Amino acid sequence: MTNQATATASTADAFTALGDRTRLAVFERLAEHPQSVGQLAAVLPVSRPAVSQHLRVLKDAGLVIARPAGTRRIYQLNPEGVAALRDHLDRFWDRALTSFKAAVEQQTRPSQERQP
Amino acid sequence: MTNQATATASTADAFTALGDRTRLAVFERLAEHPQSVGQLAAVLPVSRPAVSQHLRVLKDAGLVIARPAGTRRIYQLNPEGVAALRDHLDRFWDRALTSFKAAVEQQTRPSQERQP
DNA sequence: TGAACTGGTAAGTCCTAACTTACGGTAAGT
DNA sequence: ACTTACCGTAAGTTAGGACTTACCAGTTCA
Repeated sequence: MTNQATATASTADAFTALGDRTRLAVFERLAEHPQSVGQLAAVLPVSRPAVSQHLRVLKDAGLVIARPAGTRRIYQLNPEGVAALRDHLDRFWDRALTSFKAAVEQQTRPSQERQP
Repeated sequence: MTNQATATASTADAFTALGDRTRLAVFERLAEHPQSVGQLAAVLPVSRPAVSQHLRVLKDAGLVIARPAGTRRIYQLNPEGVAALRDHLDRFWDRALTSFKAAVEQQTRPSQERQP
C-alpha cells in the first residue's frame, strides 16, 4: 500500500517510533540538520541497513520525510508531522490534567464515596 | 552537567513507557479517573499481573503514583511527572523545529554546499 | 558502456520484553 | 482463627523487533 497516505499516524505509533534509543538518536540528529543515510550510519553504532529500517519507521509515523539528491537521499524532519504530534500531545496533557484536577476536587469534597 | 543526559534518558524512558499499546491504554484509563489494578485488568485484554507489571514501568517512569486503600491500591496520574514530561517535550519540539527552520534558511540561501 | 557510488529490501539470527501461571503476603469480613 | 479479596513478585514461555550479511536497483562520472 502507499505509505504516503499514512502522512499522519496515531499517537501510539509516534511513541513507539521514538521509544527506541537508536531511532530517537536518528531523530535528534535529523533535528540538528538534514542528512543522508550514509552520514547517519557513519556516526551511529549500527549498520546502514539498520538506519534505513529505522528511517522507514520514522517515515511511516509521519515524523521525517526524504528528498532525493543525486544518488543520495536527504532525510529531514517532517514539520507538519512533528507539529501535529505536538498539538495532539498538548490536548492529551490538557485532558489528563483536567480530569486529574476533577478527581482531586471530588476527593477533597467527600459528599459520596464507597464506589467499588 | 548531567542534566542534559539525564533529561534525554528520561525522555527516552517516557517514550518507551508510553510506546507500548497496553501501557498507553492503562495510562489513558488512569487519565480519565483513578482506578485500582483489578478495575484496569477487568477492562483490558490482559491478566492482572500483566497490568501490575505495566504499572510498575509507568511508576518507574514517574508517570503514575499509587495510594493504598484497604486491600486495594488506587493508581492515578503523577501530575508532577506528566507536567515535567510535557515541559521537556515542549523544549524538544522547539529545538527540533528551530533547527529545522535554520536548515531551511541555509537551503534557500545556497552560499556553500558539498559537505559529504 | 562500464565502474563506483548511493540506498532500499530479503532472509535469517538473536535478544528483549510482554505475557502467562503459580505462589506468597496483607487487609477486611465472618 | 478461618476465609475471602486484592495485589505484587518469581519463573518460564513466546512473539516481536532490532540487528546483521547478502543482494539488487538507480544515479553519476570516467
